[in-house]
Amino acid sequence: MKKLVYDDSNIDSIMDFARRLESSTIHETNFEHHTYAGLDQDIPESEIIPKHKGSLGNYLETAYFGKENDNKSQPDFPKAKLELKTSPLKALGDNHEVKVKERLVLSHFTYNDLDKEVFEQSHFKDKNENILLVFYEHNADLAVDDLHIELVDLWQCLKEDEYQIKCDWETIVEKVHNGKAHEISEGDTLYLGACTKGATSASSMQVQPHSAVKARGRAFCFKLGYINHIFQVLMERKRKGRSPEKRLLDENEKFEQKIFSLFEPFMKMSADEIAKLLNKKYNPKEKSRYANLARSIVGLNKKEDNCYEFNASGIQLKTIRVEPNGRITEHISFKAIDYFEIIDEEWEDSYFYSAITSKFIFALFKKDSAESEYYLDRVVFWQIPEDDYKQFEKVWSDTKEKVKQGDYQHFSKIKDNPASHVRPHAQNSYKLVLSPQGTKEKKMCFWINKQYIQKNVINKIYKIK
DNA sequence: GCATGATCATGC
DNA sequence: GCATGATCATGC
Repeated sequence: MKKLVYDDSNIDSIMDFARRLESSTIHETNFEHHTYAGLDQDIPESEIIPKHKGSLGNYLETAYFGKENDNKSQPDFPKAKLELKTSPLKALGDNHEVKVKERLVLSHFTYNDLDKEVFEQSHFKDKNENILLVFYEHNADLAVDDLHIELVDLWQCLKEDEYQIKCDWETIVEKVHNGKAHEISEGDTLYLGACTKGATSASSMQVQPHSAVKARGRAFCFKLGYINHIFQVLMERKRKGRSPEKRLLDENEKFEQKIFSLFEPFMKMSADEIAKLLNKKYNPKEKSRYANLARSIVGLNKKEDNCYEFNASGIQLKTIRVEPNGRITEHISFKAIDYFEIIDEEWEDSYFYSAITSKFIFALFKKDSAESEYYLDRVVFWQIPEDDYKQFEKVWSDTKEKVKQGDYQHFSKIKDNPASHVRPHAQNSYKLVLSPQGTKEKKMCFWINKQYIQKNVINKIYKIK
């Protein structure tokens, strides 16, 4: 083996060498790197064809960094405690908005191992504290060395987000301690998720230490919203130099408590009074008037207030009006479906999955009688129970299939599914968008059925039978 | 009262 | 000029 051209015990040295890939392809960076990166033999043809996920990562390890390709549980650069990860990007729409395509799967674990760990000495921390991230444009038709590498950067999740990552890790481990590994879901956590690995078949089920019930095998991941946030943050820092983002939370401050404390001064106030106190105008014709007040309260209504923690967690802040009889009248909407995006997504890497596996904050505006005003009555955190994910998946899959077939007339309706439906969502019905078939179609979005929210959220809060 | 389709004002 | 987070309007 020839000597490596970088110092593999030094993160900066590895990063310097890695950054030569940025805005380029492996091919364009010159094959001579392979030689002086220490690879003795030619790259087998089979390594260049992207047959499976992870092939870019393997190729970088061997061909570019000149390392032995191993699957040890150590980080890829053990002396520097640096892990190499690749993350595919996709570009969408007329403005070619670039987003991360998939959640980032990190280390696998067994429930028995996890049960014995504390965070500070955990395998997760050891392996993923420093990650060399290679973001590349996904393209299934290209050989790995022709893939365009957009950004190469270092993400130190504990330097950036230690408190939340630790909270998430402990939330997952807590379920193992309590013999509830089978109840772990992605909605439990904000940044770090426990995603399922392998099929649901009996053979892929794992034992857990404090219960006889077997649980699906899982791996740690950066949830799609978090890895996408990381990409956007790193791109912004690259554009602007290294000015730190505005954070909502102080160190060791809990997200939920912070949100409650922000809403606290406005509780039981009418929309009018809240607007006055915030020095905002209140237009009763504006349909998102309550939402905009709630967003202002937590500092989300101005671009300069763009909040790191909201972006990183993908938390969904939604306002709901509750009538005097405790009923709600409206369904809950999401952003418009991108017809080009959905046909290329898999459910667990879809942006709708990302939304429904995020936490929800409901700001409830209640009315006590027909004549009185809506006032801010409750602020509650909620997550969709994992058992219900399959209902949302059904609606999503049906929609994906219909879009693929070019059928924009028969999306899932309210009576078709207890949890979700698809309905128009636009400024007006004349604003059409291009479809993958080249036709112009109405903009639609996924909605959560109000009946589902009534039963699972409102009735419980107001103790309605 | 619900299902469905249409649309409002705001911020970027 | 459009995306967004919703509410409004209509017909049954």
